[in-house]
Amino acid sequence: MPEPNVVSWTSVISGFNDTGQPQTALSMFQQMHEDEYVAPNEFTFASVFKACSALAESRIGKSIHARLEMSGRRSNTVVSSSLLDMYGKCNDVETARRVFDSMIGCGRNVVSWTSMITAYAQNARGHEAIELFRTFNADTTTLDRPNQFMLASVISACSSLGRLQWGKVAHGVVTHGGYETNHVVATSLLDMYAKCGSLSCAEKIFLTICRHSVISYTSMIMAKAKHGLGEAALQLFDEMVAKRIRPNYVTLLAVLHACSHSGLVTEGLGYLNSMVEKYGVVPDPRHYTCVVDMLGRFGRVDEAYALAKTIEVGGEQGALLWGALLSAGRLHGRVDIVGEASKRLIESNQQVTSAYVALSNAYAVAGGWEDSESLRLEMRRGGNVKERACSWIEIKDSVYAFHAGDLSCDESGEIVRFIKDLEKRMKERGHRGSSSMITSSSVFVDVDEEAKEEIVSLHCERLALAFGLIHLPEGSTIRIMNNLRMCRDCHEAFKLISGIVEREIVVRDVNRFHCFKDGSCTCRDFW
DNA sequence: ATAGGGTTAG
Repeated sequence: MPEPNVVSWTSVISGFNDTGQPQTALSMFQQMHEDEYVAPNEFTFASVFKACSALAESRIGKSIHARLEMSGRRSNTVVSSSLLDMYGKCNDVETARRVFDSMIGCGRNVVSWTSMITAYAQNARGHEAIELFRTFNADTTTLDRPNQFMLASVISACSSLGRLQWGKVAHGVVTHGGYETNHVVATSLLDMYAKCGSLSCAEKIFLTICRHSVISYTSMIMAKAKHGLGEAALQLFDEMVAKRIRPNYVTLLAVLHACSHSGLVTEGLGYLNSMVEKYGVVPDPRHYTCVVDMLGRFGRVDEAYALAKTIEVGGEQGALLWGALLSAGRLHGRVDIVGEASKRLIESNQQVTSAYVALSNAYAVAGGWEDSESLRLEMRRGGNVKERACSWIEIKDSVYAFHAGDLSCDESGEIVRFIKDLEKRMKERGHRGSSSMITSSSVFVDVDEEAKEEIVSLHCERLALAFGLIHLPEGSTIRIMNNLRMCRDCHEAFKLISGIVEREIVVRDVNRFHCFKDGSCTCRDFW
């Protein structure tokens, strides 16, 4: 073209986006910029931000953002959504939120809301994702309803939070909206059930999928692997290969993960060594990390170390590699390995704090108290404070939170007794891990009654409000809900709410819950 | 004529 115009340029940029060449898309934008007679329009900016998202390039993205501000085209909803998505994909959640907040005047739609929810969900901020979903549902200025994109993201947030009840309610919204046949939604549900501990529901979802993809199989293989069913996971992998669905690198990670967590060491090494020729997947540092973890768990720590040394990788992936070796060293009481892994971890400049803590603990276990103490001092001088670890689990209506290293709440000693009993049984069955669950850094303790109550009521409130999805006329109160007939699980979910009924929460919208007034529940059969 | 959002590992 002698004189390409803005449409020609944008078409080319978007073409490179669509064919997985975001780098080239950006360089086309650069070339376009050199032509002083053609200025980018909304379409161009949206495409370019998409390219930056794919590359997670916030440095370039920021400079283009500046250009956008000068162009005066920021008020376009599509452009702003792509901008906010770009910041989210670059892990700059705060800036993404600023863009989102600034959009209040120019019209946010379901895409902008989804982008922000996804930004939270993909950056380990699940509670904020759910919270925003709640706000969206309560928002009276938009007629948009959650669609398959938003629900997939919300379900993924539920998975990362391990909240089965929230996930089930989200499933209800999916059913109600008729999105269950969407493959992405189905996969996110499968993953959610698996991560929230319900392998049977995960499998049910898997069986409803009519056209399987590499992702649905990979998710199910991972689900079985996580639940300790290594053989079944491998069987599913064979089934997938027989169906001529080509495994990708994530599938092989799932397979290695399955081997690692079921003690199938020989099989795991076999997969690692044959994956190129058999499946055409070249092992990358993540696969090696998985195998290092596998060898380490099984006590073949020296082999794990030897393998780790052959992998040249730094940054975040390097930290994961040496972190896996560090766990192995710690599990089998190998101070030498812990020392070596910690050194490399600290060199990797990532997760430095946990490496210091592990090293210090290893010295302490080996009796090197002075080394341990001097390391701790070094940490404090460097301003390294380890974040307190916390786990939680949902049992029936209650959320139980457990904090590392805090025994103060276990007054009756019940939990300690239980763990000791578990350890005894594990030893009887030939468990060879040398470190005790009590004396290692993970001591699991319940929170005290008062705090528990607080947590539970907090979650009730979130559950009720986050999914303000009740089939009632506008202006009703939740109190009226008791007149509804609900299936057991919907009722379970809402039983939690009864504690706060007294506050008479006003139902802001209608038609948003999967339990219908006539008592039929679309999920009843499923659960 | 050209534009934005979702799922799978650790």
